[in-house]
Amino acid sequence: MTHVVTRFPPSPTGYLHVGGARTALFNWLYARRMKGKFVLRIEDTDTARSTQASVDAIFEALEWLGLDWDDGPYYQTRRFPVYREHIQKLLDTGHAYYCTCSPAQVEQMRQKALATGGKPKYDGTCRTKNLPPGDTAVVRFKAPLAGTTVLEDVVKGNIVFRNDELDDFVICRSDGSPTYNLAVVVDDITMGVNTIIRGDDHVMNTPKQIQLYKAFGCPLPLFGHVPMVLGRDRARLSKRHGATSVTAYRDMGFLPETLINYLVRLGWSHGDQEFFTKDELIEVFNLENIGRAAGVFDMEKLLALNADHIKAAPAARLVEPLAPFLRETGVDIEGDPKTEKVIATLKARSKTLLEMAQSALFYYQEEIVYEEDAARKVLTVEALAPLQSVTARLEALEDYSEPSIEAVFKAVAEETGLKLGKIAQPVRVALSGRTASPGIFEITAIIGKERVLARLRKAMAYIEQKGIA
RNA sequence: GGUCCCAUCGUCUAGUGGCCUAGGACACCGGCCUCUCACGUCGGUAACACGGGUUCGAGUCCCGUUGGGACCA
Repeated sequence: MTHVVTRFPPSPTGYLHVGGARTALFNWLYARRMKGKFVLRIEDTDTARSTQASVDAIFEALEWLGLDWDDGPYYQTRRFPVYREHIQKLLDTGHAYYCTCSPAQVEQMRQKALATGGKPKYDGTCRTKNLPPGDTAVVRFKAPLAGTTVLEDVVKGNIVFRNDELDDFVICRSDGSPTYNLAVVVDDITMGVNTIIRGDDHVMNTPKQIQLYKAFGCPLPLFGHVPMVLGRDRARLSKRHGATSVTAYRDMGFLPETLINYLVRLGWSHGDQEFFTKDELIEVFNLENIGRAAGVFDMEKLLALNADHIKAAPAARLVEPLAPFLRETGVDIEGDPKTEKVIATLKARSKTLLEMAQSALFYYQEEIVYEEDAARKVLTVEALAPLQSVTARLEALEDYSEPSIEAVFKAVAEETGLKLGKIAQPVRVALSGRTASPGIFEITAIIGKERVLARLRKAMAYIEQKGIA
């Protein structure tokens, strides 16, 4: 195989879900790794369920993940002439025939076969009749009656199917439309796809497809069937397990590199390594290390991985993805010079960008609202003295920088004989409204002298008022 | 019902006959660090589904059982 061509063929009947994204990812990574091509094909022949909105949603999700394609998007609904041509080719070479058996007759055959303990399948009534085309005729593939069809799967190993289990399946409906297996095979052949990595729910289609390749006289592609993604209860992942669409994870504050890392590790491994960048994956991804067993999608681990990727990302890289979450709360960080510093203080304490935005709020708010417990426990009369001292010293500070701010706190500790915690906590609540925040010196520095002094004074006033009441 | 696939800690997994008294990660529990919360760090609990073979030796190979899942109907 000189030039690898992989593909991703979603049906535009909904959003891109994480299982589909994983399939796309495997194909994309393999193409990139092998310096091959990645083809995108929209399988929209189910016109009743396909929508343009879904097509757009799929593009959006792929773009967000950074899975770019080299060829396409192709749309199956625009390729009917190609299918017709190939169906005719099969007819011409004796690999297919017209069949006029009605659905009712076919159903009867199945019942009969079932009743006598046989397999429910088409009995080949029209196989040798050499029927001409007709309005009600379908085209059936003339499948081998005996022997076996072998699927040499790169992830599952060899799988053998007995040909007498399979029947002469329909490749063209009476309205002229191609069936799924025919369209897929024709597409993959004509698009030059030679590596097919897909979910193992397609295993049972594969022998039929292999027979079609052989009938067309085309070399078989490399097949790799990857296991499904399951929900907590080990049932196929679905909405009732929580969010399944890729963009929903974006909206919850996950980084695209997290999802890529997580999805690829769910069913593939590289020794003990857990953390991967996209570039690293392109370096080391392979088909040999794809596992055979289905895996459970675990939100906890996804969160932990996201925390790792947030931690690893440079603050500047996070400004743009964080912005929408802050805007959601009414904060516009567009062009705000302190945002990178803010992010730097929050990187190690955020599992998602949403959480980071919530933690960042106090940096930007004009009015600090105290959390009830925090105010009650920390903003007490005992806190008044250290608060006053900190305020006075900060106000007198010429060089308002983190090191000198730290010196101020140390001096207050010395002066009052209080532990740093007794000083830092009241200041923390005064500045952030909460008992938990980034380091007291850094937030004091970032918020800025003027606003810090205002918040400190407000806190002291609050305590005094509370003392009177 | 038929055909096919799968089976290591709760979860993701390493393991390709001796390196396994089974390793890593998440989660959980405890210590340390510490201005809070985190981060970090150190340690702990926890698995080869079951039964037969093959072999000097089996998590690793074979068969069966059980249990999951997929597809078709």
